Amino acid sequence: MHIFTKTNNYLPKGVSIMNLLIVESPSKAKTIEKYLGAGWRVIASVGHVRDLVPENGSVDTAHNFEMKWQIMAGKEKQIKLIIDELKKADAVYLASDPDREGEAIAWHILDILKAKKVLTGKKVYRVAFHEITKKAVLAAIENPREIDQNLVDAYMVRRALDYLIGFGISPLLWRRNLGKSAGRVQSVAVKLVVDREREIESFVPVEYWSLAAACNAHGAKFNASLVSANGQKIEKMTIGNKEQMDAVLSHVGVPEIAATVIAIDKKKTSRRAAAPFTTSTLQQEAARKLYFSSKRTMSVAQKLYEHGLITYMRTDATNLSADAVNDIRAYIGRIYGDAFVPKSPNIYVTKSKNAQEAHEAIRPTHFDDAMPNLSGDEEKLYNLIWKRTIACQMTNAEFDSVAADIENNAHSAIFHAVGSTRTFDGFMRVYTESRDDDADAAESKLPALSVGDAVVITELTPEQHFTQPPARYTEASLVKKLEELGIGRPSTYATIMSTIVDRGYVEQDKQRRFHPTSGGWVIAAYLAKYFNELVDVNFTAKTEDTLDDVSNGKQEKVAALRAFWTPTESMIDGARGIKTTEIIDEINHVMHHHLFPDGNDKCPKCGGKLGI
DNA sequence: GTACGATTTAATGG
DNA sequence: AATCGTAC
Repeated sequence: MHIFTKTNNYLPKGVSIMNLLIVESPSKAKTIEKYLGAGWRVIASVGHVRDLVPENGSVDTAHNFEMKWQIMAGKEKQIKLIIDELKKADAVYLASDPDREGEAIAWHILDILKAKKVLTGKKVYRVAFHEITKKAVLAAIENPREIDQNLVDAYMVRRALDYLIGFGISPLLWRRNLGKSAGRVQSVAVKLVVDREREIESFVPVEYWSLAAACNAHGAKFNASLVSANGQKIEKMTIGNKEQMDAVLSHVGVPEIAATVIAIDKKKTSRRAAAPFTTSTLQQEAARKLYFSSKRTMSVAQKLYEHGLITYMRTDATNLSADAVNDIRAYIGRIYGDAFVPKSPNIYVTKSKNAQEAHEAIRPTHFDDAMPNLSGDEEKLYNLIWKRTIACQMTNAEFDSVAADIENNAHSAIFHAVGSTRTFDGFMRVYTESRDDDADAAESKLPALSVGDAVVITELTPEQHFTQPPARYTEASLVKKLEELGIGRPSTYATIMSTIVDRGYVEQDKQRRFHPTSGGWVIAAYLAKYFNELVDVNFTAKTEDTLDDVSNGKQEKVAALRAFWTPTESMIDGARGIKTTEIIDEINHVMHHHLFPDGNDKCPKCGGKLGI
């Protein structure tokens, strides 16, 4: 097969040379076909077209990890379309996405075309563009390259590894009836939920007390909290019970208490807008603001994308095209005024751990005033994306913050009061990101205070608190955690959530927070005992390093797979040889009270409840 | 009614 | 060393 590195012109005027260009998404194909015009046919592969045969032996571990591929269900149609059009064409441009999976799609298509022997006399080019503009597409066509075999090899390592883990471990679970499936991604997701539940169970709440003071100065009311009593610094956990609170109160006095401002600290602070949406942050924010599930968010986003209203919704990048930034800045200036347009565009660095950056951030495609006519869900999500995108290119919000120390005139207690006033809206005029902890520092006003001012403490409110266990994961916070760990991809976050529910490992309560089921406890305990390395959160990170090495040609594919498979195979063999009774003992020992909450049997080892 | 074969991974796309 | 669905 010959891949030429030099193309003939992309649109020879009046000459009907036919060029075929293949992309992944049909709606992208439609757009690009318009850009290229006569002489070009643009066809979508509609994602991957070929995959491992879903049966045992598709990765031959005994023979250099040779892989058995098959055309995916329903994709024969696309292949036939590509071949039919190719027959009429002189050249084919493989323009799948510029990332690892996209390179693999190009390779698979080329491999299929070679096998079908339909490339005789045809030129083949690999082209890549990062945005769907006429300029970018034409530039890509002018600068074709060959398929990057290192990147394809990295894909194959990733693909083989996922298969070997999933198809290696799952059958062990069926035999013992411990679960339906295991995998590099889903099993870590389950582990995270189980680990969190264990943290919650072992959490011992600690009592602490706070003392709030209602204050009055110059006829204005405000609140302060105790930070020092009888010369002792009072921190969050200092007052541990009612007796200690009473002791402290004896030093503070009984309202009304005469006091004085002894220190003032004034500061100007500012707050930056959040980065534009990625798949993960869109799912998080749509959950917090609209109460959408990950699945619902993605299916609504899909519709907006198909309507041509937003850019691609499966992305891990936060960058915006230069054209979009210009349009957004013009819009902000027109609607909100120049004070809301930063001197230079705000730039957001993509911080996702293994971002592939094949796409832009999720943003509206155009920025005129006309609001499209949309269904309820579509309108809500589009509005959210609209506001977030506009806000991300607006100036900072500015605040004046004041902190005051107030001492009682008996010099035995000091209170601290804080106030914050927004002096310039900036991006907050349009949009503010929600937070998971609703400790969202609400604006609080203080009257104008100076050192020496008289203050009257009119009321003291002692309050009992207990430290709180960490919160159970929601879909949004679990997706966020997985992304931080570099586990899973934008295209899979929503399906990971359904997989762990469908497999019966976790369930969602009324507030849609994840709890492990007894099956979830079992599988987590089993995997932690016999496959700990594979479900360790660092495993995927290490794997990504290996994949990077393969992409860069620093490590060879077969060597990388062998390094992974040798220990994994012995783990699988080891687990296969373990007697069921041993597994039951192990799981019972770790998990007895979750497995058999209503059982009566006592575990001989620890006196806990025992089942089976 | 019994025997037997399939079950399973993650990541593209809609 | 389980369970479910399908073929016989």
